[in-house]
Amino acid sequence: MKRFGLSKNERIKKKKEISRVFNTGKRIYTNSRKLKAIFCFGEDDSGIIKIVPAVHKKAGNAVWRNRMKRLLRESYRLNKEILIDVIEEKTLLLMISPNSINKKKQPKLLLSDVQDEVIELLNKIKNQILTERDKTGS
RNA sequence: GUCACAAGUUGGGCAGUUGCUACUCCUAAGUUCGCUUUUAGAGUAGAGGAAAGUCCGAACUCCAAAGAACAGAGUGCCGGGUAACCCCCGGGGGUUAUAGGUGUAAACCUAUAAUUACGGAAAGUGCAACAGAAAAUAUACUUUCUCGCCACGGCGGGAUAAAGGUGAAAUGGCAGGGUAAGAGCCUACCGCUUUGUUAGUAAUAACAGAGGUCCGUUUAGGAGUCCCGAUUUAUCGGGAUCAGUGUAAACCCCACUUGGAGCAAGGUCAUGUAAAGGACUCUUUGUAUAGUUAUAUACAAAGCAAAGUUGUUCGCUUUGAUGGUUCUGGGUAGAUCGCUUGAUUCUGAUAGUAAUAUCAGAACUAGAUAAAUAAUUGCCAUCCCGCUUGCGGGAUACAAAAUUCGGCUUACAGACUUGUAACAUCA
RNA sequence: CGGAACGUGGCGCAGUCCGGUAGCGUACACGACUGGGGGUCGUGUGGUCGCGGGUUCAAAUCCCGCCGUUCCGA
Repeated sequence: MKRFGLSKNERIKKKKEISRVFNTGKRIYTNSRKLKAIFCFGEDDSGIIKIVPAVHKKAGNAVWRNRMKRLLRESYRLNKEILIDVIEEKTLLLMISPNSINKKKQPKLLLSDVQDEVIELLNKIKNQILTERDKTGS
């Protein structure tokens, strides 16, 4: 796995996995409530993190939604080493999507704004996974 | 030169780093030696003029074949273009505005510009609020004129449809003659209807001719005049003889077009539309064979039933017992082709007023599928703000492929080109 | 990608087919009944009929184009 890469294997492609994340995943919000994340562990163990960005249709037009998705993917790509050590041999399914943010509130999107929010999300997920592991271990 | 409008073109540029998708090459691992999967790497390519809205038209695919009639839907001046069109180009008519001319005026003519869903209202039906006497068969409120009567102001009979008022709209307009008063009652001009000639492929235009008559309860009908046709050449038949208001984006009539569904079409491979259980599932006639008969089997014909033909009917097709239809039951996984070389793009020439067509040369330009085309840095370009006047900061539209084309509609910062109008300056 | 419906006072809906007065319930304001509240009765306010064009004498209604909302189809 490349350090800053994001190949096909590292993305959620199947409908089954999407519905698994939606139904059984845990939801985490940023402090500003701009973004939210849903995550859960997959069935098989491969040591890979799979992500998918999801933008609601009401958030904006096609150009805005496309840019939002690309910025989310880019932010994750640059900061994914936060979670690599944590997952060990399991498969982590992760969905990132904007919550309260939309085109009317913020017509122009910048990478710096989105990246800070994503880093905050990833750290929260890391902490939660670590605490759960301690509980099960003890 | 500034600004406005219209039409057309364009839709920021160059370089570096990281990442994504497709293809080609290549590296290593695996292999049933067909290849497949994966890893590292190199090269090339990677959103639009509207990709949008999904409003029309096609290509392509399936419905056995794509048949008929009706219904429904659509189109609607004429000609051309096109694979096709509710599209485009050209022409004609109408409407509106401006300018000029004629005229007392109404109005007409000419030019320019804009606009136009523009077949039929004389096949029939419906509707026309309020106001007004009367709203589609016309009618007669106030007037106007006249005759008769008397208490001299009205009453009654008659003529008329010009004027008044209402309305969106009042049964051609205007002027003169005429009259008791009036009226196409008569005349000129305009309009309208119709016939012919000329021009034009045609819509249509120009010119020429005819048409407003009389009797009748102003109904039916008859006479006269004009036109067309036929012949026995003076008769017969047909038509016209001045509007019968508007509305067909009301029903409708006429002409033309139209089968339905759509790449989630559809093909191939894989797989659980499975396994299991329940229900329903022909009749008659003829012939042949077996049989004592009842009947059974096979074949043929006719009918019947079910399903399909995506509104109905006809017609057609399939099926009617190792099969079919339907219900219960039970749930998985998708891959690949279609998929980009095409009514293609660019350049030039020729034909045409133009849309467009033909010919020649060159080019290959996304093909994703929870869905790639991104992030960032530097320099430049354009605009805005600030002041240190050449620096700093900010901004650069509308909007992103999803089978593919041709149009339409809508959104759009800036730049460039051409044309028109106004203003300023110079000659 | 394909198909369908809706938009009318603050809210929920009629009226649109077949053109001419915009109406109903609720809410709001005022008054009456009551010692007061609730309730009932009466009166009143409040609508660019989603937006823009067209047809017509006249458009919420007919036609065309946009905008928004909702639903359906593997």
